[in-house]
Amino acid sequence: MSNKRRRRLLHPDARRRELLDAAVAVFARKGYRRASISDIIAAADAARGTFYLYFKSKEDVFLAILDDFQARLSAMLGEEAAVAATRAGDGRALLRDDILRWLRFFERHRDATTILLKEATSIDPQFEPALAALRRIALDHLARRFRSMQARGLMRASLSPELMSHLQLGMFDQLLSALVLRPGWKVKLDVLADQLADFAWSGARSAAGE
Amino acid sequence: MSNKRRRRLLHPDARRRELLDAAVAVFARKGYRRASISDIIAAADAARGTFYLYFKSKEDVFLAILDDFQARLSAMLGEEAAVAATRAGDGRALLRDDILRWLRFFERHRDATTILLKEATSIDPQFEPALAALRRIALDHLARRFRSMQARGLMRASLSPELMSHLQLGMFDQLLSALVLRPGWKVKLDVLADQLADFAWSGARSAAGE
Amino acid sequence: MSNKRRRRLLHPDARRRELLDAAVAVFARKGYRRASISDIIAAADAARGTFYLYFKSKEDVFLAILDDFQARLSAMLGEEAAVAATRAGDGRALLRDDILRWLRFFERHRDATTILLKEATSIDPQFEPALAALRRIALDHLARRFRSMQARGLMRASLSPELMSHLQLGMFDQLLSALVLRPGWKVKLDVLADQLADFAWSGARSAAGE
Amino acid sequence: MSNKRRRRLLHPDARRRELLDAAVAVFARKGYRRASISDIIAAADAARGTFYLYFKSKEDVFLAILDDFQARLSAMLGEEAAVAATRAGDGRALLRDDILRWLRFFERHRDATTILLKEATSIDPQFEPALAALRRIALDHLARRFRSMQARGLMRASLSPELMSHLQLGMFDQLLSALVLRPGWKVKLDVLADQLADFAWSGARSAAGE
DNA sequence: GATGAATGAGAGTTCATTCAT
DNA sequence: TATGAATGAACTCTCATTCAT
Repeated sequence: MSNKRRRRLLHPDARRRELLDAAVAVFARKGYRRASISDIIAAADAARGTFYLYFKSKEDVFLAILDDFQARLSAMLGEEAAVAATRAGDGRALLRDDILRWLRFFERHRDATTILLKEATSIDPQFEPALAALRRIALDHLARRFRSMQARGLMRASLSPELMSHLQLGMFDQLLSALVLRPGWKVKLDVLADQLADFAWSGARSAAGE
Repeated sequence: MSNKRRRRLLHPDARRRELLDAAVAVFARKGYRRASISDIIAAADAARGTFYLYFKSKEDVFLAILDDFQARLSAMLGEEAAVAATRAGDGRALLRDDILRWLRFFERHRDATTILLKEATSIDPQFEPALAALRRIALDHLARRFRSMQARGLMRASLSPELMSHLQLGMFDQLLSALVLRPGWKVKLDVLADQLADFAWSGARSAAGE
Repeated sequence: MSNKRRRRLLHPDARRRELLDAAVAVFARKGYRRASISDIIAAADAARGTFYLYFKSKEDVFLAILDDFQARLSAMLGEEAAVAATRAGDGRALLRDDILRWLRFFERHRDATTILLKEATSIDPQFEPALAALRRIALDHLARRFRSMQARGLMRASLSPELMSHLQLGMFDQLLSALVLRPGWKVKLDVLADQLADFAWSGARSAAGE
Repeated sequence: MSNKRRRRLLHPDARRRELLDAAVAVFARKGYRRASISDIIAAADAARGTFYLYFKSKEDVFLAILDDFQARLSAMLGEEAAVAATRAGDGRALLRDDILRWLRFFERHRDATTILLKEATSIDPQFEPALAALRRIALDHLARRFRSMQARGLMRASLSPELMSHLQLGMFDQLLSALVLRPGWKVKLDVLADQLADFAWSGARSAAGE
């Protein structure tokens, strides 16, 4: 008769992680506004009050997700920079490898990426700063990389690195939401990376670089 | 004490337009779920009941907006096809003109475009069909154009038209949401079109086409 | 394209009749509260404002229906009294004839009767007086008849005429709502009248049971 | 200024009962459609949200009330059958006892009975099944009892048990709504039962009238 | 720390009634 | 007289948040 939840004592960090993961899954499926606290606590098998022990509000848990993601993204980008330093050689191959690494990263964090794409255009102004910061990180990275390739004479100087970073980010977004993150969709990421690298390389390289 | 609204008698078509325009503005600013009927009727200076005289529900206005937009978009694409038929000549210049025409179209329908970008990732499953249809129109158009350029030997055959259409749409989305639609932003659309055409042309043209 | 109603000029009495009849049909089908003015004017093919030209309010049209019905009922009862005066003879046969006349009357005014049965228990206190008056007419008539049969030695003096009138009315109500007014139901009214008269006259015990 | 309700913490079962009882009282007084959730929560001294913690919708409480009543009614009928089995003897006295038991039952559940009588003619089609089921229980019981008395030679075989059950139910309804349930009305239930039993058993004709 | 019953502001929707034409 | 667009109070229902246990 009693299907009451038993009191579940957990290490605070573990409990927080459970709630955060549940929130990621729920927001990915329903979007921020359609998702309810009830959805999250049901997914986390926690009591209502417990949620508010770990997060100040619905907004707060969303921001925590963004933080989490930003940390992982930064880590990945740091790694990439380290790799890049060790390798010289064919610009196009380097580009392809980078693209593939990114695609794999986003595929690995499918739900968080879905949330980002869903809410990227900032449905709530309160999230604008956090989302802008994330976008900034990606754009800065892309622009920096483009500039460094320009410096090495690989890319045309006539192209604006800022604009190019936007174009690249746009292509990524679209690829992700249309192909990679579609539930039940299995794309060959390396084929995607090939074609995207082919297009982006030919599109931007300088004549001298040929 | 009495700040009752004066009865504003309007022709049904005019009143419907007012409400639809108000809804577009409100949805663009707040997104579908955060926007309330109260917001819309306040913006349209209409009574609550009046809204429901013209639209069955909140969902209904939203779909009406999509319909409206789809009609305009189709009209624009039809026009473009007509223009393309009359003009031959430099592929890159043609591309640039098309891009510019699209950018101008979206800038002219700034709010509706904002809504589309905001809700494109379909926060509500009920809108999926209508949004998918719109996306389809754009993707089909882009793919068709790419294929016709491939047929004329202008674009590399190794590139998938479907994928290319996604990439182009992605670049557009990003440009629009990051630059064109930012409130208070004044970009030179022709500069944007130049760079985008430059990148897209070099990126995809066949060697033979040089 | 225009499915606008043409201005229909009618004699006021005819227009009022149209609206009243429409209201009877609508109230019978939906009940007073579920029925809307929209339903009524749609059924009467009249404009919204026209309704309020002839009736002060929704309540008003309902009371008008009761008035109408009361007039017809009184007429029928007067007739019955006249008939009764001319005929002497077998009490049971008289009873049967009366019952049959009543059943036919209610069947003829099927919709109005349905309304009465539906709303009889007075969902809105504002209708209590009018409904009570109608009930009174029926109960008084039944009690008066019972008393006159008692006076003629036909009925037991130990039975309260008031109570008997209630019992008879109750049997009528039930028969009407369960059998006679069921849509698509075709009962032989004379069979019903036979059994009801048999029961009411002779009682239910078998001769053997005496 | 702050007339905010104090938080009243209750055991769920107790709270549900409070709400259900309040709903019964409100529906009895106003009828299903006129009654509002505001009425119910005011009567139960609960917050709006609390109501929806225990019932899915307005329709849901109503059905819960019917369920509740049906359970009690079935219990009472079961009891009656048990009693009947133990007692033999005078048919008329048995009938009288049964009638009195029913009258007392309905008087004890005055509000629920009122609701049933008010909504019996099914103002909302959604309730038709539940109401029909209740009516069925009563009619079946009455018909079964009549048949068993016919089998014992107590009742005339020429009378249709189905019809008789309707007549008996009709008399009950009328008695209940006109006499027993009238607020502030105190009737002697045993006198009522006497007369009804007398009528139903022996019929209305006087011995002299034979 | 954990629980879940309780809260009420605010959402979308309906509809009797009014009134300018 | 007839019309139908306009109105807003009142309705049912949702859900982020609180707090007594």
